[in-house]
Amino acid sequence: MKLPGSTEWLLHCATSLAQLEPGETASAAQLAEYYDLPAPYLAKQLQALVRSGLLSATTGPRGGFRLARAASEITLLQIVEAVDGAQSPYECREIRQQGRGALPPEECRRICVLAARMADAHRAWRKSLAGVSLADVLAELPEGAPARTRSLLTAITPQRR
Amino acid sequence: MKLPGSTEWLLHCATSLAQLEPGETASAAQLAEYYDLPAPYLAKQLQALVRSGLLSATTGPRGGFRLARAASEITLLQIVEAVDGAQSPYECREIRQQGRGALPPEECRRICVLAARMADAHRAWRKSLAGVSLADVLAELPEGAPARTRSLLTAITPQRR
DNA sequence: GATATTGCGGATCTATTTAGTCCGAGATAT
DNA sequence: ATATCTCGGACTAAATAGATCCGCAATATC
Repeated sequence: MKLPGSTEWLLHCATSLAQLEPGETASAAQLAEYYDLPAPYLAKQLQALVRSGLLSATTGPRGGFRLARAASEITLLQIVEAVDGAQSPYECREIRQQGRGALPPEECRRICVLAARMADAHRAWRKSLAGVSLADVLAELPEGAPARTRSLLTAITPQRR
Repeated sequence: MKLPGSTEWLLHCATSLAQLEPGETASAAQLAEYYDLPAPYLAKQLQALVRSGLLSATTGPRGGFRLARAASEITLLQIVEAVDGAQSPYECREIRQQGRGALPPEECRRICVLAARMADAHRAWRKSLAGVSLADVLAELPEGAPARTRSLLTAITPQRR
């Protein structure tokens, strides 16, 4: 059970975008250099957030990414599931109905007890992440952090390297 | 984020073993045929539970696996982590300290806010699974289930197929 | 209106993990 | 004592995720 390594990238990128002024954007190349990440791969991952409606992207010179809605309306769960999908890590393949010990269909009308408990755990995980928005994260950063992020991020010029 | 398919196998196998009489055992071959699973591969996975101290194995003719302690003292979390490991699905690689936007070390004494929230979610997941024991699972099965499981499972003779 | 910059999607290649198989060491009932 | 049955770990193949590259469409700037 492992989340893609890009999950960390996108959580941090989204946090950075949340610190920009309204209307301001940051390109994939800027974000990549800001965090020292492989630019092409990061760009591909950012697209997943756009497809999920969390970010909006503008093309052309001085284009880039911005949040598609207020930071308080974007949760960590939405970002994680945009990257990794929303499926539960435990997949019930109904082995209780296979083999010599197969249960009769009438006993399988209810969900398997084990699958139910695993689903409970997944629900607890999702609830925890759904309770944290990007605005909550920003509130925990030190005083001058947004200004610092903005100036460092937007100062990265294209064509470097 | 995906758990191995064998997680389901082992949860069900442990549940079956919990239904045996004290001292009774079931071999990997019996369990495999009971659930129609590839026997050698299942045997390999069962060893992980032995290494974790959840099952005890006896070799020789009429040997096999049994629970290493009472069903009420074995939780779903212990089984899942024996199969998949206990590590969190989210791994913080401290990208906040890399690249042009790297934070100064004095601001990184505390854990990254995002890593802390992801750890909270993992803790909620573990707590949910740790709250369910094999005895709890057995309590939800229909009336005659243990007797049925015992008779079907132990009736499987070696050398078949 | 030409150009450079940027996001977007597809095709491709590699590496890691997972799935599955095999054979040998050890223990026990006969 | 022996033959058989068991676990245990080493080994091989398939699947999945990670990562990269290239061409296309769109837009602000010159």
